[in-house]
Amino acid sequence: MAVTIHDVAKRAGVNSSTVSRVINGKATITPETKEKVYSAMRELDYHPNALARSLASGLSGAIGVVVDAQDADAFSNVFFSRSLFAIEQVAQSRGYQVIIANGANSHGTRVETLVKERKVDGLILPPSTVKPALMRSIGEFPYVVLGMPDTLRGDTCWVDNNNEQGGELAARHLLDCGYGSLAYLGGDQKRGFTKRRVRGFRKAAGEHAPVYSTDGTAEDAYAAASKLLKSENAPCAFVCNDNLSAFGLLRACRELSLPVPARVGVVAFDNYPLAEYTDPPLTIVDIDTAMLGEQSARLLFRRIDNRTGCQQIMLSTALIERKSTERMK
Amino acid sequence: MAVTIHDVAKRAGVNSSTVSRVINGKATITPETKEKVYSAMRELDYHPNALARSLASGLSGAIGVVVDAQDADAFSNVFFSRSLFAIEQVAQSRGYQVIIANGANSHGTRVETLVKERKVDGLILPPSTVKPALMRSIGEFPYVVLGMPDTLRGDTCWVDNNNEQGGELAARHLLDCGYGSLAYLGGDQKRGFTKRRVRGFRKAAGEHAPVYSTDGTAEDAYAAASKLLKSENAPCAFVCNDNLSAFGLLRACRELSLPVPARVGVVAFDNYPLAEYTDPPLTIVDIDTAMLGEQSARLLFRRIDNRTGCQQIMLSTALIERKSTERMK
DNA sequence: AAATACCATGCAACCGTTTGCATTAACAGT
DNA sequence: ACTGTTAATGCAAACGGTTGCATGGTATTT
Repeated sequence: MAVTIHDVAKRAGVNSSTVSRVINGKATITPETKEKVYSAMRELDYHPNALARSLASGLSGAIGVVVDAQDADAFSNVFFSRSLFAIEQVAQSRGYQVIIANGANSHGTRVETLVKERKVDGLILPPSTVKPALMRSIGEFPYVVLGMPDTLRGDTCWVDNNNEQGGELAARHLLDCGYGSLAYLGGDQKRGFTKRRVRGFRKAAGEHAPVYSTDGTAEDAYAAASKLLKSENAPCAFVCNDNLSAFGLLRACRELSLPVPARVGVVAFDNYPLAEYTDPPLTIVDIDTAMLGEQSARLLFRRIDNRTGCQQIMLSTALIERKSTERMK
Repeated sequence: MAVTIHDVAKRAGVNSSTVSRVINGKATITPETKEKVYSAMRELDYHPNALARSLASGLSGAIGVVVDAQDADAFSNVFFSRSLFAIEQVAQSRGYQVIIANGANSHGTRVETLVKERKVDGLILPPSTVKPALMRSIGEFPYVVLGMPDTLRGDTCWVDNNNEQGGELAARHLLDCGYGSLAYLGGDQKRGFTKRRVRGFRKAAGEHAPVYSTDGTAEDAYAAASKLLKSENAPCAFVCNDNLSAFGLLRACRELSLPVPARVGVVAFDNYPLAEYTDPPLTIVDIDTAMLGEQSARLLFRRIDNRTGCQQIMLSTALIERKSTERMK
């Protein structure tokens, strides 16, 4: 019922293989023949069947982006969606589809299925999925990790922002502004990226600069900050592990009537769309999530094209100065 | 190289069609035969080739979720990602993949390609893509619009929250609290959902209740609110078209030392993760985006299974009372 | 002019499933 | 014991492309 390559071939008076070659541009074809084929295609409104194409070529024409979200909010996290947008753009420019897969619940079987059933030609994985068992199972299959895996191996391809540099950048900025004692607020110390941010933070703030972990909610950061700010030697400035922690901190400052940035300085990681609209607007260690997505997709396609080579890409972070910090005279 | 259904068949001592039937469970098979096939599959670590399956069955095993985003932020909008999460869950439970496609740039050709090249078995579309030309082109192909299309036709399948009811709910709540004069802030009056929200708002607040449109940024809402609040007969309470507008409004109130909720009441549409952490936390007309996603996916699969029938689903919104409104004595 | 090279196209096998129809065997009904 | 059903499985033709090899023809070389 649908028009096939054979219908086009018949109409153009050529063989279907010729039509195929015209479509794929993989051989020398006379201009006249080309023209005949093109007009036949146009006249019949022909669209190649991607399914048949995939079977014959052995390529699915899709890449998979795996997410590891328990709940909708982790999924909707800006980091993920901005990267996804960029990934989709790169894929689109190559004629590839992007399949998203939430693989949290099943121990990697979701990912394995994608690979083994040939539903994708490559994968972009979150660091949490990078486990020896899975890696062994997918073998040479092209994949790129979006984020630095906790267990580093030389043969793993990944793209990440430089969290250590970011932590250092934030602390140094606060120091340059003239804030005295610094503290790090928020985050789970078991997560690799938090550890790296803290490491950078301490590089500038001193090896014994205090670090206060939270459960990741603004509520918890608020509680921790309130307690802290009331204490004897309260820190003058904070590097927050994320925007939510900064929100909690800001609230605590407001309630204790500690003006930001005059009395307390705040720098936070991640650039939520709303970070500009807090009171005061947050100074931010910006992570170029779009670039992260773009680079990971490009790297993945490089691996798909040519299975050799493995790279790690690290992107620097940048400071966006807003109103939650100020240079003191 | 990869193990095929024939390898399994040979090992189990049966015909490949039998293996196929075992896999798909579409015929009566002796328990012994079944067992033989299963163990052969296990021993060979067989995974059916989804590509071949698709070709033979004519089903791609994927649905497409189309986005209409110019830039990364529209893409990362919570509405979209929470729905996407839910859609993915439903699809996963049916063994389907979810393909995301950003179709803004090309006048529907992206969507057409997905359909014509048989890359998806169904589509979830944003209202903006619903144009006669596209609809004609994809014909009977199963799709569901996530959001009420501006041009309503009886044969279009859609799922949306009840914006009119939400607008009314918000206004009525403010009235119940005892706020005097109401105004609507933010949004583009050309967008259908804004119009519907306003219509509901006016149903409760009165046909001539003022409406102030903005370009959608918090900045613009801030400017509009500042000017408005300084004027003679400033409104006592606002229904904001979105969280960003509410942010701008809150800032204006803060600067003018108008306490919220004592002097000014604020209700906003959409429940951003950060709306809980503003100062004061926002009273919200909550839109169950996850449910929206789930319903649209379920409806889509119903259409894929059985091409007849077309439905419209409208979900009620709910009010989440927080601290930006209060009942006055 | 004959030999050589190469270009454009056709032929047919193959990619790994699904599925309608044919076949066989077993079993029930008379 | 013989035929009519039915249940389980096999056979082979699709599904709609891609691609290695063969072929015929034209252009280039000697």
